[in-house]
Amino acid sequence: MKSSEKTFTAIVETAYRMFSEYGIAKTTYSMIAEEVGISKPSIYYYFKSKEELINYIFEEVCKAIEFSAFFTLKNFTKDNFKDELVAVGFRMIEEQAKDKHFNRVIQEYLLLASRNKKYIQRFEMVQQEFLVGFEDLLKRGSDLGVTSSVNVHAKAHMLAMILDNIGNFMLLDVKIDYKQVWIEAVATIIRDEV
Amino acid sequence: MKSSEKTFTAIVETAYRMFSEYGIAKTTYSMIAEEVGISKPSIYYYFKSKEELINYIFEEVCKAIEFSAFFTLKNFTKDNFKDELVAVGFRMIEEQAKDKHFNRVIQEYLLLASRNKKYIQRFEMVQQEFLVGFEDLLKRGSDLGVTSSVNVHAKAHMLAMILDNIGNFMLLDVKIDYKQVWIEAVATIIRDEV
DNA sequence: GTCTATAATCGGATAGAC
DNA sequence: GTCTATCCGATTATAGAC
Repeated sequence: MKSSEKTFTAIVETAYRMFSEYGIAKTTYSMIAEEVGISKPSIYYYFKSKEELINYIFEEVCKAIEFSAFFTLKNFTKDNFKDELVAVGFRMIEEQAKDKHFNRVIQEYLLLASRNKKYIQRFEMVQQEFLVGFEDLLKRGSDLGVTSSVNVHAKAHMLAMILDNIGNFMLLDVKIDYKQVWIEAVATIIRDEV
Repeated sequence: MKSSEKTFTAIVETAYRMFSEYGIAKTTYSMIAEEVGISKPSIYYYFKSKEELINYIFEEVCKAIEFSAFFTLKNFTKDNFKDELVAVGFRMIEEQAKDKHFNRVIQEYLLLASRNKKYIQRFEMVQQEFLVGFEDLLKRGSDLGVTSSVNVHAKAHMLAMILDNIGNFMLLDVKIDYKQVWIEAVATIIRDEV
């Protein structure tokens, strides 16, 4: 790794951490520079404005939360459907719990997106992919005969909401057994197919 | 209403709207003053620092989102249990849809709270009240024989998460039939009690 | 690539007149 | 209560040397 790449990475990682700790608006080039150990104007060599840095990290975050980063439709079979669904949910919960900055940065960008056309479209893509992904998954489940075929749409959205909001609850460090909640949610999808 | 009260109200309402539109960090006394039509230092007569203004609006927001502001346990009977649960959820959804600034301001404060001991405790109170409230409600439901008595804890948390996250989805203007999702969620609680 | 120096602007906050 | 004037520190960003 070239020295310039090292600096680039250091800037991005430090900015990400500070976006989480202090918020995007209150994170300044001075703070990042001091933490990285370079001068403030040096950052402008890599990102010609603060906005460009914000954009870059936004794209990184989006890639990390895509539905396809977690779910692979064809991994779900008649025999493993429920277990697989539970397992993937667990993996997402663990991923979120592992990186303590993750949820906060997502929320920061969610707010930014809600105010800014530039971000909102990209975020809607991710969100939509998730809803459609869950819907396809439940359709497959109903084809396989392991889930009900009624209200697939609303059920898919319900699952998406629960998984999504686990991050929100984690923000406040709410003492909940998140995995148990997910098990319960999956069970409501499977259950009425006795 | 005295003139001073009018100014006070104008400051608070303008700040609330601007916290939503631009974020708490990027809302300045200058912006508020200009919008209200007074000078910047005049605001200091009412709020001796920006932090004090932030605190005041935080308290207002907390009062508006308390469980008891929506749910009254004794309104739930054997006959109306499901309908009442659906209806109260609808009322919350409508409340959120009505005030377009509400969700954003909540998310702003959620992030603030996640970084600040001062806010986090108050928010945890609200959150906890909601979780316990739903749990009590489901216990009552199971006493009345309309809901299952298994996994009441996780089910209550699931309901809380769904209702809570509807606001999050609204932020991105996700095209979902929120009421249908809530109906589905309530149904999963009732359903297995055939 | 990284630095020093600096411009231009804006933030929160106070003093003190009316 | 509301104003004008003002302080001080911080912010984004650029110019230009090395």
